[in-house]
Amino acid sequence: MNVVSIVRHRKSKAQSKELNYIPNQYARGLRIGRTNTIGVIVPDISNIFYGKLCKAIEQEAYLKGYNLIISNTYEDAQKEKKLISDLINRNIDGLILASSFDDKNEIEGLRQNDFPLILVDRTFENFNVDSITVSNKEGASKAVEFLYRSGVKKPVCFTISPVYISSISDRIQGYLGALKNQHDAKLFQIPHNNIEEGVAAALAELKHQDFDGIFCVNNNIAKAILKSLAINGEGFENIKIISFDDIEVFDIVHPKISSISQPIEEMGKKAVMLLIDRFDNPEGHQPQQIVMDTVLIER
Amino acid sequence: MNVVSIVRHRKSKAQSKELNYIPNQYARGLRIGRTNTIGVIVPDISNIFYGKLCKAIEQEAYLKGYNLIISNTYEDAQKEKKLISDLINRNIDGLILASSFDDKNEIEGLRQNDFPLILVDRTFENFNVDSITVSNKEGASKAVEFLYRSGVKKPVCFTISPVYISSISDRIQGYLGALKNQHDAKLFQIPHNNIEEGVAAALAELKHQDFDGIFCVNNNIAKAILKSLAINGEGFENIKIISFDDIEVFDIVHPKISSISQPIEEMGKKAVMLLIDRFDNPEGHQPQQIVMDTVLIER
DNA sequence: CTGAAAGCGCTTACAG
DNA sequence: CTGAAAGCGCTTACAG
Repeated sequence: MNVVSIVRHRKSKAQSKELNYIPNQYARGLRIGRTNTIGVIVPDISNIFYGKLCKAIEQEAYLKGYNLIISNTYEDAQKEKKLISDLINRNIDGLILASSFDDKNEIEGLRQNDFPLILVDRTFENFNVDSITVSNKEGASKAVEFLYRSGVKKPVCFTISPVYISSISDRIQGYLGALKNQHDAKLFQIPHNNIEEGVAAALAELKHQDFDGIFCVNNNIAKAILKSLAINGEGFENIKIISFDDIEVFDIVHPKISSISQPIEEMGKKAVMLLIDRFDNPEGHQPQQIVMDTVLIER
Repeated sequence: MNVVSIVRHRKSKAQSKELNYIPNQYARGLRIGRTNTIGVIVPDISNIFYGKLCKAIEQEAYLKGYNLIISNTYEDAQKEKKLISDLINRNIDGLILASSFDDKNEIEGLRQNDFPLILVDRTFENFNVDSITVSNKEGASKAVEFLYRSGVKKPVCFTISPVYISSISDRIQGYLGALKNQHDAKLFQIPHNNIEEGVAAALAELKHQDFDGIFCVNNNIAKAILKSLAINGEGFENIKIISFDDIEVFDIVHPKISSISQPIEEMGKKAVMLLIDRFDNPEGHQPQQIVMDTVLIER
């Protein structure tokens, strides 16, 4: 079939029996109450983690016959609110959400209305909604323990702010809990929208201080550290670095960066499966909080 | 307004005068013939270039009140055909397409039906449809000239296959045209779906051969070279490398990689503006082929 | 100026 | 078993 033939269908007795007839999905959706469209809201699709997550979601959704409407919040809660109401008024069948809200109350209404919602990457405490996350706290602990095993005595933590994001605060807790000397914690909070400058400033402050290891709360922090060190790395030759998120770059840079790898493909795939499972079985659905394991990649 | 209040609206006299009433977009679309939805089809959203392009498209579309349905083809022409017909049957108002087709005939039907279509990144010869690309040939020339200026005597070219993709073939032409010794061209074609192995094999073949510079046709090739060199870089110490696409990684790796930077944000923004311009002025629309300049970034 | 009706393209329940 | 009608939620053109 050439694409010509599928442009601007109009139903007629002849056409409805035509082999390649594809019904207008909006009319169908209006009538039937389903649109086979899934909304996806993430902070930033150009962040490699969310790019890969969306790819995984898209592949599974395509297999199951769903299209995706993808939007970015850039961590802006106001935009997130608007996007959620936009998407719902576009009659999405369900929503996969990596939320930037600081409070679960913003989406309490979705829960109360039994709107099909899957939280990914980020979740809320005491909030009985489907979610797929990784064991962030344990992953961060593993990272700090690895630093100690590698000879590090005084590890510091670089985190982005805002820190109310569940994945971030869990990683910070993991770092704090794994410290040998609990009252010697050192935490640098880097604003998420100005990472490069913030990291450079933190490194300048750290220069010649008594520390020998860095735990990075995500790949953006680690990349900014690499960039800063590439420009002015003296004094940091013996610092050991580990980062949450495993990205390709870590294979090709100096200094070597170890990482805590997340099962992104599985997370995306499971999010779609969980959602479709809920479509098929709307009554007896019990929200599940799936927590997946991370893998330490030593370099 | 809490999100509760926008869930599952149902129209009534009271509600239609309600302040925060948002009409069902599908019913509206069905009636009015517009859905304020733009389809976006790219090869792979997890490729940083397309990730950034989609981000730019999304930002501009959001400002103008449009949602995006984003899909990936993974260079699969069959999937691309299905996606195009899917999206059209979902009544998208227009399509922004980075096509993997080897032949313009696949979308000739869209053109003939005056379906609002904007080609980005990749286009077709003698095809009078709106498009936004960069001057790939000139960019590749600039790259090769830079290699010569840097002292390179014998540059080789690493390209991905399939090479019928317009941006790729234009870059190859630019490389070939800029060679001082035209009959000494050396081209390595790396299959797009197996880049790392292909690049490693090509480098193994090149080892100890008489060459001293590489022009990479895109960032994926350059990253694979970096990875290969990180594993086994001996014998390549004095090779000068330049790549199409400027990516953050190039700031933080050794060897230094210069690049030909594309104005991704502007391309995405212009694609949306061109499309909306066409919506607003469907009659007098004359297809434009916009070609943007690249910038050489020396490292 | 206001309000009821028609119709966008479908699917489902119903009548013949 | 087949075919016409109703209705999903809107907007627009029309009647009052």
